[in-house]
Amino acid sequence: MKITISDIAKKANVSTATVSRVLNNKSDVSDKTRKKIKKIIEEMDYNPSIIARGLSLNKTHTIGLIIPNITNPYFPEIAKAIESKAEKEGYSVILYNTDNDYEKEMKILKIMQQKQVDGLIVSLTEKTKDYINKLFSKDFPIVQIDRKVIGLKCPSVITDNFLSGYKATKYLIDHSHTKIAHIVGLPDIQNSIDRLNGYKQALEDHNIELNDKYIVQGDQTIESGYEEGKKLLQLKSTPTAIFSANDLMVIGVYNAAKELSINIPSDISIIGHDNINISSIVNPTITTIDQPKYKMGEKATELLIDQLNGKNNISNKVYVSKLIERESVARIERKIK
Amino acid sequence: MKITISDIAKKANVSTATVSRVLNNKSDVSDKTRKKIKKIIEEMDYNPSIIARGLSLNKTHTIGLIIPNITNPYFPEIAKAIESKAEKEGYSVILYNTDNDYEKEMKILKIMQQKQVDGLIVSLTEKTKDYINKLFSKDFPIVQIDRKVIGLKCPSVITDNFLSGYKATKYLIDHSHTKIAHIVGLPDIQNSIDRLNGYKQALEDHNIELNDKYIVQGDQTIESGYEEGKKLLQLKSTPTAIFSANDLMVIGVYNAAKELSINIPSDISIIGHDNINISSIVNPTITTIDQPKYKMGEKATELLIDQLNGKNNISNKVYVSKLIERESVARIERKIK
DNA sequence: GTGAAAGCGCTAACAT
DNA sequence: ATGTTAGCGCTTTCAC
Repeated sequence: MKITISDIAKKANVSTATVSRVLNNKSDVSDKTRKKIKKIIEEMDYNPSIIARGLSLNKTHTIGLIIPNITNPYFPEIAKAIESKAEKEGYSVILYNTDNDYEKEMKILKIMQQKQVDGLIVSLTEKTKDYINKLFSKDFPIVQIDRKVIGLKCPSVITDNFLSGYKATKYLIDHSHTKIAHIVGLPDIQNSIDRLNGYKQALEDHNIELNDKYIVQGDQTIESGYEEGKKLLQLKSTPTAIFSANDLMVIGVYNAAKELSINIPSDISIIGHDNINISSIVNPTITTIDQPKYKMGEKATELLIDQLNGKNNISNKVYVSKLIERESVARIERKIK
Repeated sequence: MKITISDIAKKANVSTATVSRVLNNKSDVSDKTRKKIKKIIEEMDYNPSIIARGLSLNKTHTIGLIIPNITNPYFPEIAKAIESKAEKEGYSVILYNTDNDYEKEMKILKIMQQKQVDGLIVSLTEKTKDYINKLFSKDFPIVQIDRKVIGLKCPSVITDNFLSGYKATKYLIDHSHTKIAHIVGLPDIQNSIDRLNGYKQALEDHNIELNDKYIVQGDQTIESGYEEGKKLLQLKSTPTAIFSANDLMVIGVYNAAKELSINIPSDISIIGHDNINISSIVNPTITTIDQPKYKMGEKATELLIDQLNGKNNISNKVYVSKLIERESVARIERKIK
């Protein structure tokens, strides 16, 4: 027994058109009937069906958010920001996790179109590039968050990952480290490549030779940090510092170090990336590169809504990350032999 | 230039009715035309509009998830489980955060109705009880997750919080503690009350007298854990163990202890509740009561979908929590005077 | 086995 | 200022 616009119209002795007018705050309705209708709406606790309106207007006021995994501590803050901003602007958000799985990504992308979401905020793998480009060029509003896929034409909101990698490495160098390892992030992701390049550039700029053994491939999980950290810590020529592509892997390194009775930061320093909630909680707290996650979420939503409103000078947004000094990095002590 | 069912119909020289039939796998279509139509659908990359279908069927295949805050580490896993299960069953989920704010809760509830979600999974404050009951009695499918509001008629998925409180406290008692404090969770929430009562019961069953000074009121944040922990640690007669209503507050107590140079667990033991991701990461790792969050999310979705499918023997689900032994609790050493 | 047509709840010309 | 009507894209009864 859902109550509809014509119920209201009948009760008020007007046409549905008039009711629709007051619903949408159109000007050309007499104050008197407007009041009458509003009162009736109130009384009957009438909620117009957004779905019917959507069919008529071809606009649903919902946006889709597609991320790898809400369970990764990096994403909740972004999701919160997006939901919050969207809500303020009158939009709802539908959430989907991809687990970075291509099949899932494609499936979700299809569903999102069927659902008639007005636009999409996405963090996807490279593989979907062509499909996304196709969608985007068909005027389907999309913005990328966190990841910037090279060749993808829709605007993106990211931080300058090259700079982050550079900063992190330089910070280690500034603390007298020269034997600096890097645990690389998810392969095939531009972020990882950029951070790696920043790392390389910093070394080069300070005349530190690149050591292939010091570059290991992680996958951004705690487990992978543990595995790769262990390798690094067991090298014949141990590094004195590590730059990890994210904080989660730092935790893994912590575990490896604990197991090997290696102390952080006195035996080995480590700097992370992302500044997730955990980073300030563990012991030692993690020195890391902060990404303004909340701001990024808000900005992405803003850019998307701009697109929805037909603005066409939409540009990318690149945030500059900030280094957060905490406890996991120490100035190197020259050992007295 | 969205392509619609009539585009397909035209191209196939059939009526939209027939196309609709194959779309929905109805039986009465000749194999030949079925194949022809399927082929055309494929070729044109046609995606039927769920929204139009929704209007016609009065079913949107989306469910609303209303939680306090996705940023609270307790929720992402639940959200993930719900999204995942829902997706398998052909549903999407719209996410909203309430921040436990009543105004927001009501606003979101209204939006959800307008959006024509098929049903709701909610974790709300007591204040919305009457409204939710009204909705539910109007046949709007709802299930509560994590919280069980007394007097709320819709089914809920929770863990037995009384038992959890009892178990946690008993575990401390079993480790020879008698001076046991409790940091209570969010006031006015049944979960908090139940855990508190479990705590009290355990003390009583072991002939330990209740000490009012040992019961302090938290609000489930790290900060509150810090504040209340500090109070507890500075009591003249310090407790030797604390049962904290959640793990986040344990972190706060850790911080307070660090500041006061008190060692955990040798100086004071602490047991938490929830087993969030952080609990196994911090040092010392947190002994805690695990809630099967993923299972709870799946179950809630299941119960909701059962309702959507018209089953009416829907019952509550109460999980029994499990104690996870880790490092934050030590057997008390009788001090040699 | 297939088509015609009404209807889901709303908006937006177009009339008046 | 208000009503009439067509239409958004789909499903479904009722004919044939």
